[in-house]
Amino acid sequence: MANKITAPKGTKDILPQDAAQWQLMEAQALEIFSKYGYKEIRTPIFEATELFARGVGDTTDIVNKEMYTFEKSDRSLTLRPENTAGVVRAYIENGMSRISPPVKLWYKGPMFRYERPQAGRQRQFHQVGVELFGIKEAAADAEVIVVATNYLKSLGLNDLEVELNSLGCPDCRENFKTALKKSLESELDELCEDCKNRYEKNPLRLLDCKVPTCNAIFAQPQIQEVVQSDFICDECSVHFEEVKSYLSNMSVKYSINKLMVRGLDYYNRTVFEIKSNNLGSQNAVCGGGRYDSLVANLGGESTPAVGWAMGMERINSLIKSVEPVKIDAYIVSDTSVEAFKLAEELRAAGLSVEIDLSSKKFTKQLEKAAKTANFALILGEDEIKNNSVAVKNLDTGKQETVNRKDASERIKIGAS
RNA sequence: GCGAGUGUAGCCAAGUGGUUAAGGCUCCGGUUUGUGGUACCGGCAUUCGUGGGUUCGAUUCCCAUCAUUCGCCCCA
Repeated sequence: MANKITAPKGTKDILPQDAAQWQLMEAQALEIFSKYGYKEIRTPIFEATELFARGVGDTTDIVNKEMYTFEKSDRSLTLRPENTAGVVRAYIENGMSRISPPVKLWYKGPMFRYERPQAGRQRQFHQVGVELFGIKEAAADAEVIVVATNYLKSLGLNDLEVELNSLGCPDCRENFKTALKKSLESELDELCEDCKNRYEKNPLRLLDCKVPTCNAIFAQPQIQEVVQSDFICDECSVHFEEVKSYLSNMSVKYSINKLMVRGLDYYNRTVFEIKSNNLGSQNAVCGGGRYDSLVANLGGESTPAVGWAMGMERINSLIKSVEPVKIDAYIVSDTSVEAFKLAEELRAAGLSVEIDLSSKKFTKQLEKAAKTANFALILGEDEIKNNSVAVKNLDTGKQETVNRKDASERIKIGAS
């Protein structure tokens, strides 16, 4: 075992027995997103490091300690830890601001973050996501959320919770941060180490600390008063009310979580998550929100935008497994050239067909057929002479000899 | 970066300080060289993650190391 090469830490093979579920997730993405007019975009798996530093935000953990960064020809490149920054870069670079808005894009693919693996968290993982550019109205926020819930519904996931919050505009956010920090100033020494850190770097995150002593402090009335206050400005407040109103009218169930903060710096106004109780500690299936300043920050014309991403491994662990499908026919023959030719004829007619490639005995071939196929096609000397083939239904055991050219029709009828 | 659990075959898994390390699934071969999937027989770990220590002797006890799982942090 000493020299066995294994998959790198935090990576996983997606094996043939799981392929059907991944294909389903991808097929539903294409189908559902297309109904809303979203077009697929495929961006590079690595980008200039600066894109993520400026896009995702250089105060975030993702950028500070989780990126796979490497140097090549004096360029600093990074394996994408998420794809919104890449899509925005492509939007700007390809002049999509000249397309009449909205510009609706979706993507799927691997992302990379250098973290300790655990349930629902890998170093290479896959996301599917949508981005909508050019619409500042609340209808856009509502649409992307509806797209998300309908996509999950199409995979049989109806009972997931949508959590909603508004961060307001940058001014609202600053006001809230200041108020919160002020309210906690006197308690600072009592907080846990993580919280002291958050106090400086990311005050909004303080509230979902899991340490009991911290929770007790946050539960104090004078602090709750700040937490529960409507700190967002009138304009942001109107926008948020409109988003909620759309969702209610679309019968999308949601709850308001005033403590929800997104980890990426670029969000403003609407933020949301979709969670499941069946995922262990990493319970968010989908996360997203509005990011009206990102396009300008990355050098484009100021363009409002909203979008989300879902973790495909997390979705995959929630959808029920797809039953393996048998092939249509397995050809049993001692004359491999003829078997080969017959298989090609049937494949051309649209069937899935396998043959024995290793000169196994008749009974072994039939055994293999019984395990893997719905029909066995027996092609012996007599059949070849008569230009016929014996078609055996492996469920019922019934067998009949038909003209070779009718074999594909016989199987299609029998299979239906 | 921090904390806890687990490492016996492709998978599941029993086991004990002492001759050849149970069993099941899968796979391969045979009983059956033109009729299967259910039966029966046989094959598949010179070795228990790796290195070192204790011992007459270690898969079993100790230490280290690596891998993996779960949790913290963070996020999809």
